[in-house]
Order: sequence, then structure tokens, then C-alpha cells
Amino acid sequence: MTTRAPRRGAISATKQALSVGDVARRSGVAVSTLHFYETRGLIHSWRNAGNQRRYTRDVLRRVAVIKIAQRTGVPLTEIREALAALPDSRTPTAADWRRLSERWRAALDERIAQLTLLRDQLDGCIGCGCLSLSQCPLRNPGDVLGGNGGD
Amino acid sequence: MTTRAPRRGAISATKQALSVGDVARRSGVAVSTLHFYETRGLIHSWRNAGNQRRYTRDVLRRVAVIKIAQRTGVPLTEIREALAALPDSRTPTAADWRRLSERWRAALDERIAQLTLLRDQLDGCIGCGCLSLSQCPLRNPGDVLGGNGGD
DNA sequence: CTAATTCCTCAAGCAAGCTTGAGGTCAAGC
DNA sequence: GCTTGACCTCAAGCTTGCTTGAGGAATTAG
Repeated sequence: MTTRAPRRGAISATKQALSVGDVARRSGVAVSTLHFYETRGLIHSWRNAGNQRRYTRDVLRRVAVIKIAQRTGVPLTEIREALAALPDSRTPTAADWRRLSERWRAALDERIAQLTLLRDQLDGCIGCGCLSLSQCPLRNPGDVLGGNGGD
Repeated sequence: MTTRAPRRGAISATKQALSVGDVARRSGVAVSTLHFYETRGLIHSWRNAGNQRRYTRDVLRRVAVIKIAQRTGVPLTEIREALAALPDSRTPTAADWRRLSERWRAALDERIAQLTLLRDQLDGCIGCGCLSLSQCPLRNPGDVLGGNGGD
């Protein structure tokens, strides 16, 4: 694994255009992942004369946003929609980022709340061994009363 | 969707043996899922004269444990191992359940902690728009210093 | 007895998120 | 100008956790 890529001084020489390998190294995702994201409409590129992908630096920020959103548990399709909802599908600015992160924060909060509830129920039930269909909160997440005959 | 299955009075009549359909109705999982769990070694059955699966009632508790563990985010292979680690692979008793839930609680705690940290970082970074590779905690989860040239 | 269920066993498919491989082109360094 | 490494395009494969379907046997209600 190369930490640096001194070869291809073209990186700074060309000023802007990044090759897929450059983006992979700098964003920390695999080249195949970048291809994949492109097929999913999460990132975009143009081609040079030799049909190779070229990116502007802002793809790095887009990839960063994608990775953060993924950590919050947002699926790629939703990430794509959120990014596409940016006025001209541009690189997120500070204001965009605020909107995106607030949007995803709500989902994150809910997931945390659900897991915390589960943990508390787990604590409450540790040792009880009941797992009673009609009474145990663990077995009855949505407090659903089933008429299927108790456990 | 039947809430009750009055047909097949054999359920109570046979005292113990449950058919796969009985288990599906009472545990709330699909028949195909029970088949699947069996191929994965999560539950067990014997066959009647006509090659149909028969279960004892304790399969209901095993399925309950499986579902709870899944909610905590434990993959099936680990659930299988945990259940298999019970002395004679028996139905979890209160004491077993205590061990299992304590084991899984730790993982649950960690996931909650990670998501909470992420949420806090998200809060801290909302509006900053930096996403700086070298400084932003969101982009640098493990506090990894890369020599790849900053963003 | 007969018709309607239920159950059986494979095999294949699905969704998400990528990776791997084959076969071939492009570009950079000496 | 030639070698090497980076790229290209499909297509197929992988993992997890199941569902769906085909073709056929067993069970059960009436």
C-alpha cells in the first residue's frame, strides 16, 4: 500500500484533474468502489482523450460525505437522492452540509434511541428468562398483542 | 393473514409436537425462515413418518432469542455459536439467557457508543463545512494521519 | 374418497455494497 | 519505443438473510 504516489507528477502539474487512482488514494476508497459509485450516480467524472476518468477535487468532499452518511446507516440510494437534491447537484457547501447532516442526524438519533431502548429492555430482562410472548417487552417490541396462544 | 388457526386441532391434541407451520404462526417468522435457520444450525427438528418436521415447544424460545439477538445486530453465525455453546445445545434457561444477553449487551453498548460519538461529531461539524482530511473528526474516525496530501 | 392444505426438496433470485477477473487500451518513464 | 503500471469495460462472484418457484408427497377437513 503506497502512502504517497510521487510518480505521476501530473497531479499538481495538471492543477485540477484527478485520475481515479488519485481519488482512490486520497479518499481511501478502492478504485472499484469509485467506479461503482459512479454507476450509482453518487459521483461524476468526465473523460480525457484516452477515455480515462478525470475528477475535480470536490469529488473528495463528496466521497467524504458519502462515507460519513454510510456510517450513520444511510443507504446509498438515499445518499444519492440527498446529494442530487442539491440545487445543481454540486459539491456540498457548508450550508448544504448543514442541511444534509441535520437530515441524517434525525435518522441517527432514532437508531440510537431504538438500540438504547433495546439495551434497557435487555437489562430489565437479564436473568428473568421469561421471554414470555404476551408479557416480555423483548419479545413484544411493538407491544403487539397476538392471539396465537401464549408461549 | 390468519391470526388464529382453529383447524388442525392436532396442535393441542398431540401435546408436544409442533409442525413448521405451527412454529411459524406462533413465532411470527415465515416457514421458509425456519427452514433456513435449520440449514444454519440455529434450530433443530425431527421428522415424522411422512418426513415432515416436528418441533418441541422450546423452539419458540430459541427463535425468540434469535430475533432478539438479531435486533442487537448480532449476525446469525455468532448467534449459532452462542446457542451451540450451551452445554448440550439445549433451550436457553434463565441462567443461559443471562450469559447470552450479557455477551450481546457488550456489543450493543459498543454500537451505541460508536453511533453516539458519530452523532456528537456530526453536531460539532454541522455548519463547519470543513470536512478537512487532516482535522475533521468525521473524516478521521480512527484519528489516522494520512500522508496523502490534505484536502 | 376427494379436494384443499400443508409440507418436502432443491434451485434460483433478491437487495446492498462491493470485489475480482478477463481481455484489452493508455500513458509515463527510461 | 518499449516496458510497466494505471485504466477501461463488462460480467460474474461474494456475503448476509431470506424469499420464491417448481414439482411432488403427505395430511386433513368434510
